[in-house]
Amino acid sequence: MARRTKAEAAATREALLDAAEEVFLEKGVARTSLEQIARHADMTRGAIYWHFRNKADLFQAMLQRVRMPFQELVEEIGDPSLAERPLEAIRLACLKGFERLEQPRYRRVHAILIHHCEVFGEIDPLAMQNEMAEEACGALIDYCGCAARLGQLRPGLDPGVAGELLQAMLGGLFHDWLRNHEQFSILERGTLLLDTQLTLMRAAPSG
Amino acid sequence: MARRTKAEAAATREALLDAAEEVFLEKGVARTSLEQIARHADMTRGAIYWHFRNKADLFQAMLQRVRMPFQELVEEIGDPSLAERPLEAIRLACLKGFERLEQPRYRRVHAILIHHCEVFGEIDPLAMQNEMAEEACGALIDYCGCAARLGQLRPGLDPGVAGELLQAMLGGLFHDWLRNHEQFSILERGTLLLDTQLTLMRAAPSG
DNA sequence: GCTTTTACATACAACCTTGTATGGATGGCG
DNA sequence: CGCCATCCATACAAGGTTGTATGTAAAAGC
Repeated sequence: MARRTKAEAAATREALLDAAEEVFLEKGVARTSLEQIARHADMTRGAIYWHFRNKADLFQAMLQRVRMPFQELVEEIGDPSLAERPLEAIRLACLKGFERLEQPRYRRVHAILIHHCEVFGEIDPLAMQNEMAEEACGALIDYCGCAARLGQLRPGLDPGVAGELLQAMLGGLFHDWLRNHEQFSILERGTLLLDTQLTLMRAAPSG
Repeated sequence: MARRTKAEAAATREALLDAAEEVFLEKGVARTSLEQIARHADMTRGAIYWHFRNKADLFQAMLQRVRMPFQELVEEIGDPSLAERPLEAIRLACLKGFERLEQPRYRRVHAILIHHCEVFGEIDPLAMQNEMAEEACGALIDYCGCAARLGQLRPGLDPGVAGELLQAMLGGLFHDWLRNHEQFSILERGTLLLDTQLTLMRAAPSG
């Protein structure tokens, strides 16, 4: 076969990652062979072993395309007035996350990480999930602590507990939706649940 | 080898299931062979293929030992006065569930189902999780609806949303804890989060 | 324009796992 | 006490997957 140009090679690399997403999601990571991924992209295993060292390397490259830390979501909003409205910062960051998750690539890859893979090779999905969860939980607790200091949190509600409550609720919603995304829209239900929860946790407007 | 008595045969069956739990949890379902399970129980694959048809059959038998529907938890409490205090029914059922999850067998098997297996053979773990989630969510919404009719839910809080909120929060807590149970006690944090959430959702005591 | 490197396809050896077939010794039962 | 079904070990055939080695034709670089 003819050698491809640099742009074509980059395209096949992306095509391989696309194919991996689809096959991983459909059959699970463990049950899909590199042969199946290659054929789904109209390539052979040779292409995969050229672009990636092995399945674990391919998997990590796939994840690399959809990283979405909570803090970055807040920063992307770029509203400096959010420093004085931490609960609103949480709200907007979550809404931005919901919207992004509705893009097929983000949805698929997160669904694979959460529901369609086990430990294999040097890959430990649970460790990755732990990192994601702790990053989000830490940020949520920080913002709740900030809200408490500003008197925007309901009196008697511990900011640490409030943060863990939000993290658990968002995580549960996340898992449920990724399990079958056709059951409901994460943007719609997420907005509803989050707004309800924030209303419950907000301090009653003084005066 | 000598044939075992009926009691011994039943014991080896249980031993095989115990071994499966441990190896599945450690290495993931897909990456463990029947050979590894058998050796971990000081048996051979012959024993497995005698007691079970294949890996999927073994897996289902393992799950069968830890079924725990939400409704059954409520019924096991057996307090008729709970009909008038639906939010308390939710609370006690969850506490009972937390306690049961701290038993190694319940914790291990649920961790396997949620975090350490993919689709394989005729087994679809996501479908099983969906059933569990929907059963719990349905029950929670029912109890919240009952609470609303009794005036025990905060005015303006939709009982459907309240139920989904509880289900999401409990599910998120469940997933987080199963991911690494050494990080916190589900009984302690669960009690704290649940009580906080129920306090937020309860109607203010009238008069 | 020639050489080198790239971007794959193809071929091959090794391993692991599964399912089944077979064997064998004993417990249960008439 | 004799027979049969049970409970499990062992052996065997078949297939699937991985990693690597090799081939190759064109793009890149000088």
